[in-house]
Amino acid sequence: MKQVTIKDIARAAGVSYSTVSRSLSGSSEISESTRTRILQICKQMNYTANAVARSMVMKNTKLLGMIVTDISNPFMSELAYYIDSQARNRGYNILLCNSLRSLEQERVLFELMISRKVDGVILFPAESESFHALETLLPRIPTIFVGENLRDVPESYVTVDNYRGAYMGVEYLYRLGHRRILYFGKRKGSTTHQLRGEGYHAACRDLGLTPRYMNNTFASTSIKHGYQLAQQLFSQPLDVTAVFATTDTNALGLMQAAEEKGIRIPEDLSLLGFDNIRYSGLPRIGLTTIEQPKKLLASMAVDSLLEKIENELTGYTHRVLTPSLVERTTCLKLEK
Amino acid sequence: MKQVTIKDIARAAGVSYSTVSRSLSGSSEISESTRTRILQICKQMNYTANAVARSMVMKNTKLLGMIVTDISNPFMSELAYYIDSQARNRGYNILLCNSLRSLEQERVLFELMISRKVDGVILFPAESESFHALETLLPRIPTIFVGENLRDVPESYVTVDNYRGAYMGVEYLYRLGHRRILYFGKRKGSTTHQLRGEGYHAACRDLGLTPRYMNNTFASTSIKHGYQLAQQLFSQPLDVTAVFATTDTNALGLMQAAEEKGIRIPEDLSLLGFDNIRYSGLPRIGLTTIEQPKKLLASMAVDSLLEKIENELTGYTHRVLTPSLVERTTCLKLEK
DNA sequence: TTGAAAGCGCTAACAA
DNA sequence: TTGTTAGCGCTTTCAA
Repeated sequence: MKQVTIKDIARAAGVSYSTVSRSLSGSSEISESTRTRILQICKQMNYTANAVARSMVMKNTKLLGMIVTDISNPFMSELAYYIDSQARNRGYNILLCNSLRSLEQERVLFELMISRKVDGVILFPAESESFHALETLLPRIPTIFVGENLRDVPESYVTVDNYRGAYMGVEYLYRLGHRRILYFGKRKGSTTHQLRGEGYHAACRDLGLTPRYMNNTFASTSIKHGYQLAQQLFSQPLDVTAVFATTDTNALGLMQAAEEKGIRIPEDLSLLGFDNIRYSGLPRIGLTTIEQPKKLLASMAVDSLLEKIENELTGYTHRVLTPSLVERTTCLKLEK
Repeated sequence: MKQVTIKDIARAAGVSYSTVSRSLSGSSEISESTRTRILQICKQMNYTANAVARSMVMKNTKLLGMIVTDISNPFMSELAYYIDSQARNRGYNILLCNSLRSLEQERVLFELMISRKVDGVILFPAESESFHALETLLPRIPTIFVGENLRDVPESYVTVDNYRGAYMGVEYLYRLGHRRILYFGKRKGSTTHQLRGEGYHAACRDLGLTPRYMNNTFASTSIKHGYQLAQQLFSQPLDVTAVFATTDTNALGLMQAAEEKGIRIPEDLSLLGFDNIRYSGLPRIGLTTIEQPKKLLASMAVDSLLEKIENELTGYTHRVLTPSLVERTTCLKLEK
C-alpha cells in the first residue's frame, strides 16, 4: 500500500514537483501540453492527492465539525442529512460527534474540533448553558448553534421561532373550539422550551384562556419520558379537551399512555405536537404538529457558517425561521 | 486567532521543541520536573496540539470514514450512533458521508476517503454491486462492509443472517396457524433481500407452504414505496392471512394502505417486518418484526476494522450475526 | 535528559 | 513556462 506522492509523479514525468502541483491545482500558468501529460501519468500511477499535506500548508481542512446530542434522534439525523448534502456541495465534509447532552462531553468534543483544525463547527447545543460552557473556546473557531434559541447571546445561531410556533398552536386549537388546553412536558434548562412555554402563555392570555401546565421533571423529552409523564396525567380525571405537547416525541409517549388507558385520540382528547419529526407522519400516528423547516434550517446553518469562514467575518448573525402548522389527524373540531 | 504552536511553547519555556513534543506525548524519557513545567505553560498559553501536523508525520489520522446510503434512515442513524461511540472509545472519529444509494457517488466518496487519508472506512453499500464497483480501490484502504451480505466476496463484512431471519419469520407465522403467507416487497439488486427471499422460500418448502411473492418494482424499500405497492396488492381480493414484509419501512407503508382500505391489522391480516427500526416500537404501530442487533453490528464493525488497521492485517473476515424475533401486536394467532 | 536536524507531502514565493 | 527553495507543525532518530 505504498503511497504514490507528487515526487514519484515528478520523477516519472521528468519535471519538478512544483510543476506537478500546478498541473493538479488546475489554475496557475502552465502549458496545456505538460499539464495533460502529467494528468495522464497521475492516472496511470494511480495518484491520489494527500489532503492532509495540503491542509498543512493551506491552513484549512475543508472539514466542518458537527456536534449533535444524538444522531439517532430523528430530528438530528434528518438535519444531518441536509447539512451533509449542503456542505458537500460547497466542498466540505462532515466530522460527526455525539455529545449525549453532556456539557462536559460537549466541551471535550469542541476541543477535539479545535485540535483537528476543522474550518468551523455546527453545534446542536447540549443545553441552554452550552454557550457559557464554551464561551472561552468559541473565539478560536467559527461556530454556529443550531436548533436552540440562545436569546441575546453573542454568537451565531439559526433556529425556529419557538415562541411564535407555540402561539400558533394555541390559536389553532382555539379555532377548533378548544378552551381548556394543557401544555404538556414543559422542561427546564432549555431556552427553546422556555420560549415555547412563553408563547403558549401569551396566546392563552390573549385569547382569554387559563394556562395549565404539566411540567416535565425528567432530563429529556423522549418518548419514554413522555409516556411516564402521561401516566401521571391520566391517573386523575382529565379536565382538558386538548393537549399541546412540547415536542413530538413527548406527544408520542402520551399517545402510548392514552392507548393503554383507553383514552381515544382525538375523540376523547386532541393532541398537538412540536417539531414534525418523521415519525409523526407515520400511518396510525398522524400527529398534527408545528413543523420546524429542517431543510431550510440546515442550509441556513451551512450558509451562515461558510460565510463566516470564507469571508473571515467576525461578529455573529441570528436567524429565526417561522414554523408552520402541519394538520393531520390528532386534533378534533369541537361541535358547539 | 493566531495559532499557538509547539515552538511558541518552547520559546516560552526556554527549551527545544523536541522537549515540548516529548512532554506532550506522555511517554519518552524526560524528567518529571520539566514535563510538568511545560504542561503548565501549555495550559497557560492555551495550546492545543495540531492533529493535522501530527497526522502528517504519524501517517495516520485516527479518522474512520463512514459512508452510509442515507443518515436520515432510522436504521443507519441508529447504527451510526453506536459506531461513533464505539470508535470514540478507541480514539477514532467519524467522517460522515451519504451515498444516496448511487454507485457513482459512492465511488467518489470512497476516493475522497483515500485522499483524506482516513485510517479505514465503514461502508454501508449502495447496492450489491458496490463491491465490484470499488474493487480496484479497496486494496488502498482497510474497509468493512456493513449490513449487506456479500456472499463469497473477498472483503470483510459484518451482517445479520438474512436467510435465517426470514426462515424464522415464516416459522413463527406458521406456528400461529398461518398457511397462506405472502412475501411482500422482494427487491432486486441487493443480496440482503435476495437472501431474505431465499430464506422465505426454503421455509415454505420445508413447511409445505406455497410461496407467494409480491415483488417490489421500485428502487428502494421506503415507506412510500411500500405504500404504493400495497395499494396494488389491495386492489384485488386478499387470499392470504399474513404478510411478511421485506423491511419494516415497507411494512409501515403497507400498514398505511391497509388503514385507508379499512383492512385491520392484525384482525384481517397479520403483518411481520424485518429490521426492527425504532419506528416499529412506537405506540399504535407495534410492529412484530425480525430484529437486527444494531449495537452488536456496530461494535463488530468497528472492532473488525480496527483489528485490520492496527494489526495491519491482510485478508478479510466475514461475521454473520443471528437475528431474533421481536413480538409485538401485528401478528394474530389463528384459532382452528 | 535534552537539543539539533531531518522529513512527512504539499503549496507558493521567487528566480531563472 | 518551469525549477528551486522554504516552510506548514509535528515526531523521531542521532548526537551531545
